[in-house]
Amino acid sequence: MHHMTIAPKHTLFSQGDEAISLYTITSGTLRLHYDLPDGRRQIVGFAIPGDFLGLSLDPRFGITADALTEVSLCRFERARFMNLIERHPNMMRKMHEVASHELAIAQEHMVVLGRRRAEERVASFLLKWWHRLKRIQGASPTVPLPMGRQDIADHLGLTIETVSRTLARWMRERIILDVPDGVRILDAARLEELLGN
Amino acid sequence: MHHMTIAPKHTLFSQGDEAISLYTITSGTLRLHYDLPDGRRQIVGFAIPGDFLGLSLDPRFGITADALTEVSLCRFERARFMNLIERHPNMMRKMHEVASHELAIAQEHMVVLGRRRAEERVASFLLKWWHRLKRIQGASPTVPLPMGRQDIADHLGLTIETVSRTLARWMRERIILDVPDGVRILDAARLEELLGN
DNA sequence: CGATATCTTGAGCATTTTCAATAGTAGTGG
DNA sequence: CCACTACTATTGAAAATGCTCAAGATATCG
Repeated sequence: MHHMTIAPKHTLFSQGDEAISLYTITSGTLRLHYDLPDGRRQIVGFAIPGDFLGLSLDPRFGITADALTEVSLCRFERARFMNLIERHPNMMRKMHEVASHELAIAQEHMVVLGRRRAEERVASFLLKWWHRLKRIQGASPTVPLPMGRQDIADHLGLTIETVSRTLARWMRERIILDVPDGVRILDAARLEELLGN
Repeated sequence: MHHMTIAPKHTLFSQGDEAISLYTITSGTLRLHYDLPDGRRQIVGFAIPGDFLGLSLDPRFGITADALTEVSLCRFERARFMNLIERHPNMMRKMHEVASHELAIAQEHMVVLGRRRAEERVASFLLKWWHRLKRIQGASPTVPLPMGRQDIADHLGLTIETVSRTLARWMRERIILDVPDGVRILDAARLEELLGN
């Protein structure tokens, strides 16, 4: 095991790389994305402290991970880690739990991408990100957004313009407030309403 | 363990149901979907012989599974199966392998939903389904499509009309041929071209 | 402080959806 | 066996959501 740090905009691993390591994040945010040959990009998720990367048993990474902020993480050599697992059977159980939870998250995101309109997608993202941060940073109406507008767009299958316009409208309607490096949620109920629940 | 059969259009389990069982499919096709309260539906995948359902350790199913054709499967009681696993440690490893492979599939589908245009989505679906069947039915240019047009649309985040029009155009262009309960692929290269590879 | 990135905003446009009408297909009962 | 019903698929035309293009504003960083 080995502590390490990567700087913003630096890549931890790329799709196709040999998956010789495995990571857990201790601070910072990463973007996980799949890139098409023509430059189109789909961000499949963002990784935050407590998340694991490289849990799959695939010999190669299917996605690229790069840092949005300064990121601290622990690196484990894959082979060594697998050895450790042999001697701790319910460790594998835990890994499977994490992986199948991620699958559930992925399936929910498919609904967002396949069946939600633009405004719903942005609302879904903001609320989910907010709740996710709540569990590690505690409750607060202020939501840091370390990712840029283009990143949000690439996560939601939209363009940067659509994301920008949607957030701008919500600011005019006092649903959210612009704060440095994020937004403050003024009317969460209104956002949930948009999702039809 | 218990063999069973379900008839077309019948539901194996619904989202929110207690996940007391676990299944492996021996014949037939199922659709796995997530339903929004307003009726919109996202099909997250189709299950075919050899696939497992309910591998997640979640106490409830996140999705609904219903039969497109007559389906035969083996049901395992969850608790009993978990017991079995305790005594066969590399069984859990296998489960994790399957789950993390499904996660990779899900992430690839996110790219389709988020960043592909309509024609690319249909091409991606046809080719992937074709290759998947090839592994269990052997190579053949004829692709059975047990799912309806609406199912394909709900899988690809499109409308039934867009799917229908796309397939109709490909038939006119002799890229595919209409056959009962499926299509025959006449020009696979052309479909792959559409995906830009 | 100038240069480069990112973001915002507007206007026109295109892809895909919506709406509507028709055609095909399967199952049911006279 | 055929009419009747219900469901699914096809096709066209109009509409709309979100995209593209372009310009300006704001922020970031040596």
